[in-house]
Amino acid sequence: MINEFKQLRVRFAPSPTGKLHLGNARAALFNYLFAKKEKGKFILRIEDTDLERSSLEFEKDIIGSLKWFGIEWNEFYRQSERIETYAKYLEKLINDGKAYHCFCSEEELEAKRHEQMSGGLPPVYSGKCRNLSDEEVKKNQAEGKKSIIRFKSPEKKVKFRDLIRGEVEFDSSLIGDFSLAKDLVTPLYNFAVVVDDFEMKISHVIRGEDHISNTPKQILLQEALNFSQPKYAHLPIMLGPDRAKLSKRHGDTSVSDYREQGYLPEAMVNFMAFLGWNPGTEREIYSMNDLIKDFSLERIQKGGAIFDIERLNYLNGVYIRQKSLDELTELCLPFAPNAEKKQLKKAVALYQERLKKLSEIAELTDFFFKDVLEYNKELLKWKNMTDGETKEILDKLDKILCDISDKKWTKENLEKILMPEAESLKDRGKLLWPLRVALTGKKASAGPFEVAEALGKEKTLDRIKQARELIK
RNA sequence: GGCCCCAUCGUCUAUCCUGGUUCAGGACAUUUGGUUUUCAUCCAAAAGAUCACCGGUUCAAAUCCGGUUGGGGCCGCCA
Repeated sequence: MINEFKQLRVRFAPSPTGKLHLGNARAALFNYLFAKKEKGKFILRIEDTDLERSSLEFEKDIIGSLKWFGIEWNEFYRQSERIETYAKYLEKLINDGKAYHCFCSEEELEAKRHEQMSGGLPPVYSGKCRNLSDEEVKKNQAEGKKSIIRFKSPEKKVKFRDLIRGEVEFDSSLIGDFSLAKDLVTPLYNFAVVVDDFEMKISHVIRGEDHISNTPKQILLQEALNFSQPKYAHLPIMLGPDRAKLSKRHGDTSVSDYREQGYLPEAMVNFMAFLGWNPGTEREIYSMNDLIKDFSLERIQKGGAIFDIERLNYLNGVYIRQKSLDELTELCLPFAPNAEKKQLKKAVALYQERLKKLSEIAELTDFFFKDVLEYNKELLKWKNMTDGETKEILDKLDKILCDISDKKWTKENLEKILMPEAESLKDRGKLLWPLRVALTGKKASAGPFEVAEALGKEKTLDRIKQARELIK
């Protein structure tokens, strides 16, 4: 009965109660890598049994984010569309005497839990309704008393071998009679998961470590239902800088947040994969296909890993630099809505190697799309230059550049003409710095020759004129 | 509080399974220098971990065992 699976099948089972979280995204990635590596199937299952909290909007976000990463699924399910299946097994469990109706109120239960915890006892359901007779159940139901369905948990040690952690053991008496469903048509998490994993013939359950204490419950249910047992692999958790589970108070946690900031999916995939996994070599730049080739569950780390944005930024820069100019321009378009494509392409060309996030393109290259630049005139001065010297340089620049024809207005030519002038000043910054600032209005930017070329003669001369007027 | 999991540079990690090759290797971040002005890129270098602690096994331990401490996760009619 155990692990008789013909085919390797894994699943990613998010619940659409929020946008796709980074931690979940990584679980999806690991499942996907494993499935691809082992030529198995990857199943996407939307766990939307909690109708109150689930929404189609979040489902769309999750699906969109997965697609953005390039994660594709072979089969798709929604738990809300499988209610009859759960009802079938639920009835079986009740008829077999393995599950029962519990009429305890939520308030009563919560009070009991608190009492147990403060008394140093494990918070376990008392079993009050466990042995209600059929008559009592019928009577309660006739009176309209609300109930839920609980599992009659057998007392035993539950052991399983986790593919990442090895043997793990729980004592079921500490788990107690956990809940299975609110009613016949409203299954709850642990129950729905077990039914689906079985029906969908899931061979490996790969999920976050936060589910490790759900595993014994699910195994108990599998045993009660005579289901085969999948293999388990519990991934280390993704941590915030304070080493607590990554959550909203740490800042952005959803994939779409990062997408909107201009992170590339290639960088995110590479980054997430290396949070808790590594190939055992010194290579660190990995595409999805490379990851698929080298992935193995054995090399997954046991300890949680802190989400380090600096490293993500670095990787994002790496992938931005790898893009072709056309591709990168296309990617930048949404981040510079006012720019026309041809102009933007010129700007992107100049700033590709300086970009860490696509969103930075707007601020970095804003001078391209403005007619008048705003900056402090002091910025025009290199080291301890005076107003007079600066003015002189600007005049000189104006004069030289005026004589260069449009046809010869290229980066190479400008450099050929201006460099000797700069050299003759002994300190090239005296000429190059004011020129660059006049053109960009910034203390940091691309070089003056390439900027001048991209701006064109007319605009360049206009900016030098503007700079000159600033000084008087 | 109970149960479970984890523990190598600030961060991600290699070495650990199959003890000696390691006064522990790489990457990010940091600092410094170089690359025809700035920033970035690129290159080079520096600094950074008595392998959490204590004990045991052994000729020999980051590597095996036990304990301690620390951190984390879970304890819902959420998933």
